[in-house]
Amino acid sequence: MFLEQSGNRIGFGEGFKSMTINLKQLSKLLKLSPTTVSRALADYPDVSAKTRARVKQMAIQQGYQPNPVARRLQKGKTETIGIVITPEQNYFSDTFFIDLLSGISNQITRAGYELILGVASDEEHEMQSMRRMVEGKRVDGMILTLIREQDPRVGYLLDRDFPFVLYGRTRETRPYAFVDMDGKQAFEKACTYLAGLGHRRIALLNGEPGFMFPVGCREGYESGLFLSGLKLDPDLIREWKHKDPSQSSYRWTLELFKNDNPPTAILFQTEAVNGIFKGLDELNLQPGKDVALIGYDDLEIARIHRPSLSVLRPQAREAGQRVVNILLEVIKGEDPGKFQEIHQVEMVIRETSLPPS
Amino acid sequence: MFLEQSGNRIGFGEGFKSMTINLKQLSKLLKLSPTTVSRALADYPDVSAKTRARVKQMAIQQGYQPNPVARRLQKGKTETIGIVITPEQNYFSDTFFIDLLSGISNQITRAGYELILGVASDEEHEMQSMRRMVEGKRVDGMILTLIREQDPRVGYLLDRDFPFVLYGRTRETRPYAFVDMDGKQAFEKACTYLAGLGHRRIALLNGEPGFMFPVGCREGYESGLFLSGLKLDPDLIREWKHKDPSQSSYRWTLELFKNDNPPTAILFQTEAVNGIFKGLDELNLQPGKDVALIGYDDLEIARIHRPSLSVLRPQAREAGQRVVNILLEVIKGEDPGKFQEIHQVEMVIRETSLPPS
DNA sequence: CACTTTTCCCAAAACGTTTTGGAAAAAGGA
DNA sequence: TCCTTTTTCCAAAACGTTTTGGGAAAAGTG
Repeated sequence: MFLEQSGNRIGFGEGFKSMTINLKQLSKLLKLSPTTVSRALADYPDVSAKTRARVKQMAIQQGYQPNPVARRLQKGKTETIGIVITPEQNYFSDTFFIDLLSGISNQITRAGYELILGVASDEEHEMQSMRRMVEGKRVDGMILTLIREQDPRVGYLLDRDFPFVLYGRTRETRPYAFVDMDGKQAFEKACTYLAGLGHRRIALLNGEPGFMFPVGCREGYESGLFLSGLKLDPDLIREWKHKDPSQSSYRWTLELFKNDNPPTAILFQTEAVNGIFKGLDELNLQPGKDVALIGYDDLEIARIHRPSLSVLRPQAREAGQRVVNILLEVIKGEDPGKFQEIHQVEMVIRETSLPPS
Repeated sequence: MFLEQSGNRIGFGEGFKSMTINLKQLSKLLKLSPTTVSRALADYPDVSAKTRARVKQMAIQQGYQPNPVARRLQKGKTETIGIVITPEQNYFSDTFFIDLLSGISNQITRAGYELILGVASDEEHEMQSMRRMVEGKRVDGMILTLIREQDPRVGYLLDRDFPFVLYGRTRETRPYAFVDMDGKQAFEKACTYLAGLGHRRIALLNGEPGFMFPVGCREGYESGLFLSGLKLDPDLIREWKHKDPSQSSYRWTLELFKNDNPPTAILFQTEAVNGIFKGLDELNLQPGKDVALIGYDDLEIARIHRPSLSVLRPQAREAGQRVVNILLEVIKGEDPGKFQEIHQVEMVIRETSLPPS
């Protein structure tokens, strides 16, 4: 057994750490300075092609990987991006979110970055978890989801000039980067489609007020009605709650049909579908037959249910990738105001979007 | 405008970095050495109570937080824990997982650690993502979920003596740390309960073979039958697939009732409930009335559905916290074999567990 | 008072990289 | 040949902590 100059053991049976090689050891093996080895691996032009090749080969052979912690210290970057989620808002019943996360993770890994995750139990801890990441110098940038109309997180980050990208939008006059789905266009499309089929009484079972996404849904809904020459009836609009989508949407569904002149179609976020199905069942109404349905988000239940649910399908994975690419640009110093993307949403017609009976 | 010795700008309007103070600057402010300040903050006994207080006060006042990257380099620890999830196995339709994650995140934050997340599209990328974390020295320990009977990840980590904890179990003779739910006891309890109500034909719609959890479920089921004096009928056992729980469980439900002597009760994982409901509906059987149902996992649908679903309820949040606490011990060097926990699962009787009609 | 012990503090080294600022050697130009 | 330019390499500094190994002053002891 022998000791390496750096103190790292190279022997056998010494546990995990002994299997690792560092820059100094590698450079000694190559009879080069650490500087040259480092620069060779980073493809600097001031190292000859021959030695660069030699270095790279040896690095692979020895399984050398630069210690990310050391490089982060030197570079003054954490190479890490943060995201905070909150279970209360039942993020995860929605496959959209895992798709989004999948796109995010993918792109982050490709850039050699890390994704650190905070799980907050409520709005206050959400902020707290974010502050820990930002003020504790644990991340280079933040990704925000489930954005509120007035979102304190956005102000916080803008105030200290910290890089971030929203998945969604908020009410804020200062420029910031975001990737958003065109909920307005989507709901407008769905609404005019239903009106085109002959529906005259189209209801909207919208998401929780206070969040930004339902705002666009409603705009699209209203615009769709207008384009189709239909009049807006406030009685046909209801809003369910994040913390209990099924129960609240169930109650509002019953409510909608207490109307003298009940709807023949409902637009909604697919998250709320269980409550709607339950409500319709109780009213002895057949989904798709007696009431046309179009949901936003193509969850599994939409495909499995009979009749299968017509949906608006956002491309969450692609959006996640864009969010990361944009965030990396903003971290590099690009002007966030340049990055404001609104993605189109496709409509998938299945069995619940028939003409009125 | 002036430059600080360390090169850090202290001026105004200099962007984010200027708001931060480091150890050297803090020590200068206090007219102490960085050593003393560091030790004061870490509560070393060799700094007087008076100066310790003074240091701490100033640290708070200046909003000083040690740079985690620098401390990690010095300590030789990443203070980071890794987890890899795969969307294909529809992790997220299950609120159990977000509960688990919530417990994990909580405890990790409390320890001052970070949780880094990998999202892998399949089994191969799952391994790849883990190797990147381990071999790239990006984490001090790994958390593994959705464990297979033969799980290459476990062998990989054991081989290189890398700290990890399983949420679940696997077939492996070498000692390792795990936290598992007592699926066996849970299904035994549910089975004997149903038998006690008078059910004689109890079916098991089990999870995907190859994974470890269904093994325990089946053992509990068989043991429950035995304890109740019932005979095992292989025709009453079916297994659905992770990648498509609803569709496969739908098909197997229909299959079960092709039997000459069909079941009067079904045990299953709640994940599969949509398929079962759909199957029963097609067969004109009322859930709870014509067929008793008990699911494993208390998902939202279980509570919202009418009749509400009786379930076995694992305490995922608590389990997540235990997983982290154990992992921290293992990282400290404790023997993993000492930490093998099996948690009890409670049964929640609702409306779908009536006697046979 | 002289000696030992305890208390309190600090300079220097270390963690493993990347970057800075040359310097020696080789090549090119007159 | 002598001077300039290019090529190729490297020593030292830096990133911001914590730990090591004292050392000076204060307090105790006889």
